[in-house]
Amino acid sequence: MLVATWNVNSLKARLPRVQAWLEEAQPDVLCMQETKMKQEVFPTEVFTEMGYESAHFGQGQWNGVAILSKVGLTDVVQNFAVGDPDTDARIISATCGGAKVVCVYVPNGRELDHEHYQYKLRWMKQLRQHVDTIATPSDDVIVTGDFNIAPLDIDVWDPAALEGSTHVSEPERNVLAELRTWGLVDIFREQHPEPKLYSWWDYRDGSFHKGHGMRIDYLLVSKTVAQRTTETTIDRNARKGEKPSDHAPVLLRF
DNA sequence: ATGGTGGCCCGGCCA
Repeated sequence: MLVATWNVNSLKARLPRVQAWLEEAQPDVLCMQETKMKQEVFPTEVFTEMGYESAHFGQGQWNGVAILSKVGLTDVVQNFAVGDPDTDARIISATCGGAKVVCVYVPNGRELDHEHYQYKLRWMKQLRQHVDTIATPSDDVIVTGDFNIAPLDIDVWDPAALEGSTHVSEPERNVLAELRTWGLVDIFREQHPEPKLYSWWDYRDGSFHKGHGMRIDYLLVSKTVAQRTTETTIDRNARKGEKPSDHAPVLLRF
């Protein structure tokens, strides 16, 4: 099974690129973030014609997450399964090909002293509760998406330049580690220990060409998935060309 | 280079 995650930064703006990429990469499952689309305008038919079932949790202008699957799509849960529902559309879960798939768009946090940063930390704690509610560590579990957290200093182009900003702070990395203690593994990093492997590059300042990026999109998988994983990749080519998203897809084959 | 880019949707927010 080939599972991918991609923050598309507006599915309306990116639909041609998404279609082309699906044809090229042929994933069985694609988790998308930032569809920025209302429920009623989600292009269900386009994906159906390509052989994918789909489930979308959208709100309009911002956020929005979706799962496409060729291997079944059941037990769909929009929003958190436990606790107060999030007012933003940032999480959708489903069972695909026997695996529990959770697609997330973690809040950005904005600034360390911003209210949004506290919201981000609370959100991550609720994510752990959510995962614990819909799955057990012995299941095939894939929690994936845009986490807006760089797990280690090697996941950013210049740790010194990012001192004091979000994505790299200790509290963020600690709440991420709580998912690890639950039984999830950052499988791309397991397979690729070397630095300078990023999934996001700012549109501004020629960041992509300068190699100024961060690895904030990943697949956290349970042991049973990790043991069967044969390949993990970041598709940098998808960040090139006309009207790219600022994120690249990340893939897992198991 | 008194900004740099690109979504949302038309002034300003968000990433």
